[in-house]
Amino acid sequence: MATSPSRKTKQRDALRDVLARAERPLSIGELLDAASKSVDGLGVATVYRAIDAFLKERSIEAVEIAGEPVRYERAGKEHHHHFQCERCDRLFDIGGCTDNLRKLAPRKFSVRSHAVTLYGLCASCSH
Amino acid sequence: MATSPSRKTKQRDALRDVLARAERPLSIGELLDAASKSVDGLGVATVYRAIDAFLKERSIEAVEIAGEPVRYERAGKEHHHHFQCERCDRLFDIGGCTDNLRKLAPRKFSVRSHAVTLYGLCASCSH
DNA sequence: ATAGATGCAAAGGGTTTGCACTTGA
DNA sequence: TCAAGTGCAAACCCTTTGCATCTAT
Repeated sequence: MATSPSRKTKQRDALRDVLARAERPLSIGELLDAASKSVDGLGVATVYRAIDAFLKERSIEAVEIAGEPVRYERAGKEHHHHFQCERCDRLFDIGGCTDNLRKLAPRKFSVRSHAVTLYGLCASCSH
Repeated sequence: MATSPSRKTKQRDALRDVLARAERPLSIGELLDAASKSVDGLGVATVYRAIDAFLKERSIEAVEIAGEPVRYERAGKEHHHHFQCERCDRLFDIGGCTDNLRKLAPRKFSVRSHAVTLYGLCASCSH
């Protein structure tokens, strides 16, 4: 049973659009700011509820980085990891992956997935 | 200028003791519960402030796992990462590290540190 | 027509802070 | 003595919820 797609409203359209264009995972605050530019009076609760709906219909995925607010990006991206800028606090996608990570696990541990986060300064902050 | 060690009080002694004996990282709630057994009327704020002090004097370190409450463990462990068992939900330290992770970052990004978490089944859960 | 979506404001849950009181050095 | 530490309650921040009002379908 597939989840029925959420209703088409200007608020959710704006949020879908922001998420579709985003080149990096966005937090609730960033989503609210961005979508507010096209929808006047957009409320936080609306964003939270829309995000919940998108997650349920699996059109977006949550990106949880320790100590950071949860961010969201469109589903179906290729395997990738993240870079957290310690100065501007933005989170970036980074491609590629080292495959030998699973070797770090102790014997008898079976690795199903992994998460890698690099921390440092992004291009705009590193000078 | 080195941070001066925090004062010796029964509250902080209890917390230091709990942390010293802990075989795994503990959350604020766990610390409060454990230390409350020896200190009557211990308040949450006290725990938070003590933890802040311990962090500043670098006697403990924060262990932040995405989606989990922050936990604290004694400082000084070697560079390591974590393995989270998806079945028993326990968190394990794993030694070793691949050094070529920083190569994943885009040009002009400067990497200062990294975090790796493997997910799967631990030895006891994988059969 | 009517279930779903929205905005506001109130309620939660966890963390922080202001303040008067206590206590270690 | 007196700055550091403590407990309590209020303040905060972020997220969720209740409710009356809209609005896609």
